[in-house]
Amino acid sequence: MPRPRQENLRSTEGQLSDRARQLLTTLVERYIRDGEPVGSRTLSRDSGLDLSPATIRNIMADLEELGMVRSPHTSAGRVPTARGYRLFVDALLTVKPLDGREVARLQRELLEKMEPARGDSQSLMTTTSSLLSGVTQMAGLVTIPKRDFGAWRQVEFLPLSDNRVLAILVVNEREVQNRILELDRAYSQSELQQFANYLNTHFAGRDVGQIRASLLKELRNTRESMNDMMAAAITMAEQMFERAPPDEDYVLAGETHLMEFAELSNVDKLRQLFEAFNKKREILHLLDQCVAADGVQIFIGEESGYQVLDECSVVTAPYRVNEELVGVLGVIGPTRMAYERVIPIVDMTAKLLSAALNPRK
Amino acid sequence: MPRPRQENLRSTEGQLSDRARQLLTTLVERYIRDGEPVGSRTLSRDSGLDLSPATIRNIMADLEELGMVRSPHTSAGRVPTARGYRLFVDALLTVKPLDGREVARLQRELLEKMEPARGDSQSLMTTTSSLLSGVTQMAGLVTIPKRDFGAWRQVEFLPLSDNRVLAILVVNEREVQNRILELDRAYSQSELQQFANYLNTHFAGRDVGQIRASLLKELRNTRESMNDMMAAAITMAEQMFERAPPDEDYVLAGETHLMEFAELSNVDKLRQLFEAFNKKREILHLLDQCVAADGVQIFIGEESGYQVLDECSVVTAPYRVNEELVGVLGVIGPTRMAYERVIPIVDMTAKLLSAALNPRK
DNA sequence: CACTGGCACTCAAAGTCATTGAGTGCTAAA
DNA sequence: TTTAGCACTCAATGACTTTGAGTGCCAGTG
Repeated sequence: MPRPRQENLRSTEGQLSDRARQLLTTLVERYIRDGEPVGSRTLSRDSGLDLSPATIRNIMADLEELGMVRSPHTSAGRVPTARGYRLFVDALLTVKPLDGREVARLQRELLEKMEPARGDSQSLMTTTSSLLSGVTQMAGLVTIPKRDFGAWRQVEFLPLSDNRVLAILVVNEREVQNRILELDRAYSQSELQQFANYLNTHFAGRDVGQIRASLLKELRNTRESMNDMMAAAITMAEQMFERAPPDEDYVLAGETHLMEFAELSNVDKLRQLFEAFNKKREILHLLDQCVAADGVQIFIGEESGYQVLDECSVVTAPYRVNEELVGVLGVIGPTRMAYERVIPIVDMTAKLLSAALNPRK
Repeated sequence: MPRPRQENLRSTEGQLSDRARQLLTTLVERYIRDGEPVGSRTLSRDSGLDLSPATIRNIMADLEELGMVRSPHTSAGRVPTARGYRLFVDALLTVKPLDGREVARLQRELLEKMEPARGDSQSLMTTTSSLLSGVTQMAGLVTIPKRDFGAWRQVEFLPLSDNRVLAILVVNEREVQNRILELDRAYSQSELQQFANYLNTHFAGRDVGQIRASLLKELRNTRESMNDMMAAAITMAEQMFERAPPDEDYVLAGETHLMEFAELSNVDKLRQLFEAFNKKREILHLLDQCVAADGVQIFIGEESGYQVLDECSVVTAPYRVNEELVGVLGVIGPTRMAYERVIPIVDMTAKLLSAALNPRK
């Protein structure tokens, strides 16, 4: 017993008539499958609603008014807009729970490829990124955490010219980070050795994130009971954490897949997109927004707010270390992507990466 | 007094009549400038030879028979072939000696941008690559030397699980390299410390390349007079040098410029090219051939032997550290590039990079 | 001879035109 | 509310023509 048409028309997306929802769903599914505007005849045949094309045309007119679909030109079928995709993804999509075999395959592949990278999170991320791209045939993306994590292994200080010191920190099994510290005065080799010893005995084995977050503060509070050496060592450690590793900020893989999509075959658009990948700033800014939200995040087309991503969607999920969200991974592809497949893949991969990054039990 | 036509026709490139050379030169120059097939009328007007189009057509027919030019289709003008470009580049091109101002500008820019990267050759190479790309508006390329160089600063060994050891080597001011060594047995912390001390006192300040090349051998020869500790330390150093840094092999910059060239606007070609950039293998193989030859090397179109580079030319020059050729830099662009500008730029940049890499006097 | 004028010929590019077919919106009737 | 019917739109396709830049070849000329 459909409600009066007027009401449906004016109502918000959530209140769209069941018929309209059903039609939008089939439309989006068709369009994702074939990439061609979908006409009323096709919908009449395939929606399973037993409505004539004419009726469907009426409903399509409504959907168009709501900004869910649009026609590329008068005599073409309809194509989903970003808003249409959005509704589809939020409410209409039936995410296949990623059938058991596929999970297993993914898991096996990831673990296999990750194995040699164990203990070196950088290459773990590279691997994950190219895995994502391989499985989805789109561009894979993994951010490199700004926040440190992993088990403090050992630190080493090397005096440079002036008041500068090279700090080398080994984390986990075999991850080597290094940064340059600017200090208030020059320190001798043996002083630096003392600092290193002090820090190493205190911090070895502890999680770097925790050291940064709490331990340093605690120690600082007991300052009165410290000698100068300890205080200086703590200051150095602090500075070390301040200067974020100036490393790359994300690992991109399989960008070239994006060249295959008809909707991006415009060379100029493509160029802008690739330049954005190189500049990293915009993309990174977008990804930053995804760390916060737990779970899968999706930006569809213009939603992202970045013009270069106009015809792209970004599907991301954060990954965690020690129960804490530290980074994001995901894929970039055309708006017209198989969301029902991509979403669980991204979700799964984030979980697998988290598992691989977390200290072995 | 031109020699008989027959003879010219059959003769090798070197013996081409002056007229033919002259015409080929103008043709190539025109084509590089406008990117359009050059017809006999144009050549008649612009070659400065005062010949009728008809005569020129005859000569063009000869050049075509020699494989120097070809017509895209019957009623188009002529376009240089790889062989035509080759002759042009080898014999006909007048390389502007890169006027003083431009040298200065380049030099200033390079030095300016390199300054913050001093003491860290990795980022020096990244900078150089993007500088090359910026100046030429094509893709810039700098290989990362396989051979080590720079001044040994300090080494540090960290025991890992089993018989594995993490070696951290600091070179120059602040370049940190690390690799994993597989040893015959497990060594204790203090043993490793001893090894490190021994190596550091022996090698500090010396050139890593030389250590590898000669010093290790020398020490080995005096083996009888060594104690076990020294021998083990030497073995470790050797292993450290064996395992080449598994780093990236070259730094690419500004690939996106290549998307702007009409001759590469075919999306599919472009994709193949970018995939080759990612795989690195082929490109690297090509570059390897350039380290040997001192001076600027040029691969034109199909000459490279790699299908993806069919419509590209690669201009390279090796750079040196301590008088020794260690790496290559260059640019990749369309065959139709301004060689007379690019060649001296690449040459110059190689020299500047060499200068920046060499120990300060 | 080497060169040139002339001519027939070729071919890509661009424009015109008609045809097709998938699709629309609107209206009037069930 | 739904539908059949109808007039209309418009991208795509293909056949056709025109244009113009270019060629190859030939026969004539200094």
